[in-house]
Amino acid sequence: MDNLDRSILDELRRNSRAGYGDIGQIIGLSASAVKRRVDRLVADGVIRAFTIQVDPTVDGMNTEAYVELFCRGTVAPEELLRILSAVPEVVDAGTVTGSADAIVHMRSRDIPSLEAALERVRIAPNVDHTRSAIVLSRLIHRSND
Amino acid sequence: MDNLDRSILDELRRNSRAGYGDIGQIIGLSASAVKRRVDRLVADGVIRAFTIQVDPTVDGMNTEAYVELFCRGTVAPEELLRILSAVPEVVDAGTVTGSADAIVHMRSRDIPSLEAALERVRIAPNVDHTRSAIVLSRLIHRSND
DNA sequence: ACTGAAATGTTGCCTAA
DNA sequence: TTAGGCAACATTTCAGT
Repeated sequence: MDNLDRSILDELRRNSRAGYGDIGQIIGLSASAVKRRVDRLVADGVIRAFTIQVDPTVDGMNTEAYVELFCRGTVAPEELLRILSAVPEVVDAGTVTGSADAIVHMRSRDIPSLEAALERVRIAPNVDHTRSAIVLSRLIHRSND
Repeated sequence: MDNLDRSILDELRRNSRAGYGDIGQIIGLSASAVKRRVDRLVADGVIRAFTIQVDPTVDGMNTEAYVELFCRGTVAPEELLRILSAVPEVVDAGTVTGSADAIVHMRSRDIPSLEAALERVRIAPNVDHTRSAIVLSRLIHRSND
């Protein structure tokens, strides 16, 4: 991870479809050198994914909730990961300090589909109960890390 | 916005560098047809950006918390927005149903800087108290928040 | 939707530090 | 031994039909 890698990340953050040659021209490297660095960044897990940002309102994904997850006994993070991975509405999740075992950020098309997704989380064994806070109005959304 | 557009969005979400031909093969369309649709989705603002997800630990931003915000009396969403906008560690926030007034997702370099950021939220007038859940291990990170 | 020309991605090999 | 450049080849993009 040197300055060149950081510049590549910046460029890809701005446009993940940018050509290797274009990036190289900006940071002063050949296309193949850039490709090799990008491949390495992906292999090393620095770049997690090449994705797009979609206007949530157009996509109709404008219903959100923060859900606290309470489990029975102790549950390994790996098991929570397995449960939550199966639900595409889960946008973001992590185990947390405090009384809840995990907090899950969900986004879905509407309330019924949110409810259905919640149900899929709840039926998992070891999940005791959940406590949801539905988002009324989105205040801040600083997309991208 | 038909089902084909939605399939294209799904594919690009999974891999924004996917070739038009590859996408076409999956959803049953020619490469040029896919390109025209993608161009239209970008022009219409449905696709906001082509970007990458970077491992936050590489950026040195590996401490996260979900914070419930409790206010005194009734606070307008605009005021919460004003308060939270001033704190760059706030990644995501919204007013919610339930006993808390808002939920705030914060990301910072380490615990001390998280504490400092929290303090900046707490000193705002009308903010009664906060309840934080610090993220122990990140399970899912599917979106850009 | 198909085609061909142009652009870009990909890989092997060589050189330099 | 690691990283970059160059060149040849494969694939993709893109405009014109």
